[in-house]
Parts: sequence; structure tokens; C-alpha cells
Amino acid sequence: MHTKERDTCCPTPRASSRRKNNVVECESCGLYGMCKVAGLDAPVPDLIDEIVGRREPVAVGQNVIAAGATFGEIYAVKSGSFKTYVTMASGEQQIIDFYFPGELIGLEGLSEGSYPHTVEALEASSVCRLDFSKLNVLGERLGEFQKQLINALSKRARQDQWVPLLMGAQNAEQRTATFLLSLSARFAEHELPSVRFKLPMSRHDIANYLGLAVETVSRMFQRFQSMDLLEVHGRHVELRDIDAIRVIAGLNNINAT
Amino acid sequence: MHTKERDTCCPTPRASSRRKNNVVECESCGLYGMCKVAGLDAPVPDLIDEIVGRREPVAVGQNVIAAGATFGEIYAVKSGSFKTYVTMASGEQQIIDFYFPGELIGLEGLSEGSYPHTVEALEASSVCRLDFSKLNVLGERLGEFQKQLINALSKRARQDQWVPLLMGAQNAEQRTATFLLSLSARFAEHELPSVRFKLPMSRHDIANYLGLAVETVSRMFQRFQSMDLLEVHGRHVELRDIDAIRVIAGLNNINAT
DNA sequence: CTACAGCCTTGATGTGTATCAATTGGATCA
DNA sequence: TGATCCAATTGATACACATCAAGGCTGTAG
Repeated sequence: MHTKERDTCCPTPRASSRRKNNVVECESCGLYGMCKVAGLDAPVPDLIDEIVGRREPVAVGQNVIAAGATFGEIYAVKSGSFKTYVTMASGEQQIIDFYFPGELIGLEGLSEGSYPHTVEALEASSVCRLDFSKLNVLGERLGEFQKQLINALSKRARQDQWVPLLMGAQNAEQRTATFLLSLSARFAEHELPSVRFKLPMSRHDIANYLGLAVETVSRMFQRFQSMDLLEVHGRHVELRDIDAIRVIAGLNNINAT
Repeated sequence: MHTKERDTCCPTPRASSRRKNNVVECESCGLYGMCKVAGLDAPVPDLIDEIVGRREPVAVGQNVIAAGATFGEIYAVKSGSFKTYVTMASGEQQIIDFYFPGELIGLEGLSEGSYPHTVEALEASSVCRLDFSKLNVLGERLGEFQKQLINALSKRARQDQWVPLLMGAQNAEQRTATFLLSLSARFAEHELPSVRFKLPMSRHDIANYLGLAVETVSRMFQRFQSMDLLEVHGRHVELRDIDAIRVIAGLNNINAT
């Protein structure tokens, strides 16, 4: 199964310069196909260097992407690792995901034109950078259909960012609040009623999705109602104080889709 | 903000035939761009009907997609709603996500060639279907670069499916097990050591990501070690019994990425 | 309109995990 | 090599939520 594992573990060899193991070869990199297409397979044509930065080093704690920055590049992790996070209203950071060699960072920024979260190196790492603005991919070089497909995929990737926020919610109250907000936001995105709507799923389904007990979901709804944040009649719901719900969810400042 | 909300709530009008509200117009549909490109904007050319099924009705509880089925189509929710789930080793279903009008279903199947989870209607709904096999999108009509980009995006969408599994995990033990497995799987995907590796992130980061306390993460690692499933020395980890860990995680039969 | 059935709510108790507190261990740097 | 500091472990207590149990409501079908 794991025949030729290079292992950096345990007695670290004391080489003079820090030796980085666990580097993905180009063949195993998420950017490989694109690099190859761009003609970057073998001896490097100079013009390619304008588009793909190769193996740029990143120091521990350094940010490759800052949340909110304008989209322009995607990165492939060559070695090392990264975490991505958003900063909550409380100032705490909520980790969204981790990234490892061969994986791509930054795709979430494609649809909206800005990166939704910050990307920080967990250790001394290196990345390859693919410059979208210079490639002008979404412009002339991409057919309309493909453009739409890519947009749809990118949007989905961003939409999924709600889920880690749900995970990060420590208590049932926060989770339920976040759930309601995510529903509302998704409805609004397609111009459906987003303040007063009918929950299509059962309490059982909600509980399953949120990792809570059915009874707890019910109690949270009741609690919100008693706080005048919400009006619930069975599956009919009206958000009466969205801002307050956002505060409870802890994402007052977060611009999650 | 929400100017022209049509509302289906509360005193439901007793029309003879069930009136379905909350139908997205084509303009607001996730498939819109693609339909438009395909020439489906106005009066429908017959040949288009081969590719796009329009407003096909789906009954409550009916499956639009079965987990594991061969990828061939994507669907846009026209009205109604859906849930997606995987069936766990225990036979219980773990809900991955919900889908609402205007959103696209099935994109996750693009990269691997099969759908990772089952899609079931929560109510009487309707969908538009876009037939990929007939469009042959990934074949001749798509440039190599775009193909790679779409693949990367689709892969990412699928990778995110780990997260709901983490959410669904009721207790800290399951979450930690699932976390370790997801790391291992992601390493393996790029031919990095996946049995014995170094955790690049702190316990603090792991706890934040899993929605647990640092101490709990530590205790879980210790517990696994005492069960001989794991060997931990600080950030160095070796999975000694992956199958057993899968059992604990509850996804013995799941083929998550 | 009435009756049934499943869904949802409400209450009481136990357990898993957060929290608080203190110690140990490991990595970094002089 | 040794000192320092932060990370990780380990233990004790409190609380939030799961679980068990029962009753009320809503929607559906006859």
C-alpha cells in the first residue's frame, strides 16, 4: 500500500540547511494539468515565468492570502502546509480548512472576485503561483459555457464555507443561529423570500445535519422565539431580528455567502 | 432589501391543484448561463430538448441521484428542495447538505465520475436536467486548461464532503478519528506518507477546527494510543489500525475522498 | 367533520465534554 | 549544552446537551 514512503519523522537528520521533505513532485500537483498546458513541463520557457511563480518560499506564520483581498491568483502547495481561517466578531479565528502538498488554494475567490478567508503557513513551506489576471482565463480564452460551469463550481466551493462555521459553533444556540442564517442567505441569493419562509426539512433532518438531538433543535427554536428573534409555527419561520441572530452566531462581521 | 417577496406562508390559499410557489425564474437559476449558451433562452429548439430536460417533476422522497451512480448529469433545482446524504456503516443516514431553488446538484460527481451521495426530494419539487454525456463537455469541446480547472474545482467540492461527516460525528472520539482519516486520505491522494506523518498544526488548531477543547483532543489521542490504534509522540503520528479507526469514525463503508 | 399518525414540543435525568488548574514535555535560542 | 517558553498532557469539577419518557399539535385521509 504505502511502498516508498519517505519519512521525515522522529530523529531529524541534522543537515546544515533545513531539509524539507514531503515535497510533491509536479506530477502529483493539483496545478500539474494547468502547468503542463501552459507549456511548463520541461525546460522552462521564459515567458511562462510571468504566469507561474515556481516554488516560492513561505515562512511560518506568513499569510499567502489575506481575507477580502482581490482575487488574482491561485496557489498550489508544493511543500509544507497551511491553514485557512476567518476572523469572527469576537476577534477569535475560526479555522476553515487545512491545505497540504499538491492541493490548490484560492479557488474559492474565483466566483466573487475576492478571497473569503486568510491563508497562513503552518510551517516553512513553498508554493507555486498561477496568475489569473495575466492568463485572463475568464476573458477571451474561455468559452461561455465553460465559464459558467467554472463559476458554478467555484460558487459551490464558497457556499460550503458555511459548514465549518457550523462546526466551529461551540454550542447548540450558535449552530442553530448559523443554520438559519445560512438558509436565509441561500434563499436571498436567488431572490426567494429570505425573512419569512417554510423550512422544507423535518426537525429530524435539521438535527442530523447540525449534529444535535431533535429535542435540542426544538428547544433552540423556542428559545429564539422567547427572545423575540424568531417566530416559529411548525415549519413556518420568520426571522424577526437578523442582526441579533448574527450576533448569537458570532459572525457579525463575517461576509459568508 | 426584500422588496417583492412572494410568500407561501401561513394561511395557505386553498387552490384546487396544489400551487407551487418559490419557483426560481430561469434568470436566477444556477444553470442559466449554461442554458443560455446552449441556446435555450427563448422558444425552445427541439434539439436542445435532448440535452436539457426542463422542469421535470420529482415526488416527495424520490431520489434524483443515488450514491455511487455513474456521473452523467447535473440538475438545477427549479422548485422545492432536496437533501443529500450518505449511508453510514450503522445504516443511519448522515445528511451532507440541503439544496434549494436555483442551486445546482451533482457537480461533485464530475471529477470522480460517480456521485458521492444520494439526493432525495424533501417535498414535491421540479428540476432541470443538463446531460453531460450528450454535451460531451469534457471531451472535444473543452480546452485542456479549462478541463483541468474544472477538475480541480470539482475535486475541491468533493473534498469538502469530509466536513459534514465531522459535523455529524456525535462525540469527540468519532470526530478525532474522522479527522485523522481525512488527513491520511488527503496525503495519500498526492502520494505522501499517509500512515506515519507529522501533524503540521497545533492541538489548538485541531481543536478549533473540530469544535472541541484542546484538552479533549489530547485525551482522544491518548485514548486511541491506549487502544493500540495510534502512536502519538507530540505531532508525530502513526496510524496503527486504520480499519479500527474507520469503525470508530463510523464510516466503514463510506468512500469519502 | 372526525380520526388517525407522525411530527413537534415539553419535562426529568444522566453523561460527555468544556472549563479551570497545575504539571510535564519538547522545541528554540543563547 | 543548558535555560527558557510555549505546547501538550493530566486531573477535578460544572454544565450543556443527549437520552428517555410522555403529551400536544398539525396535517392528512376517510
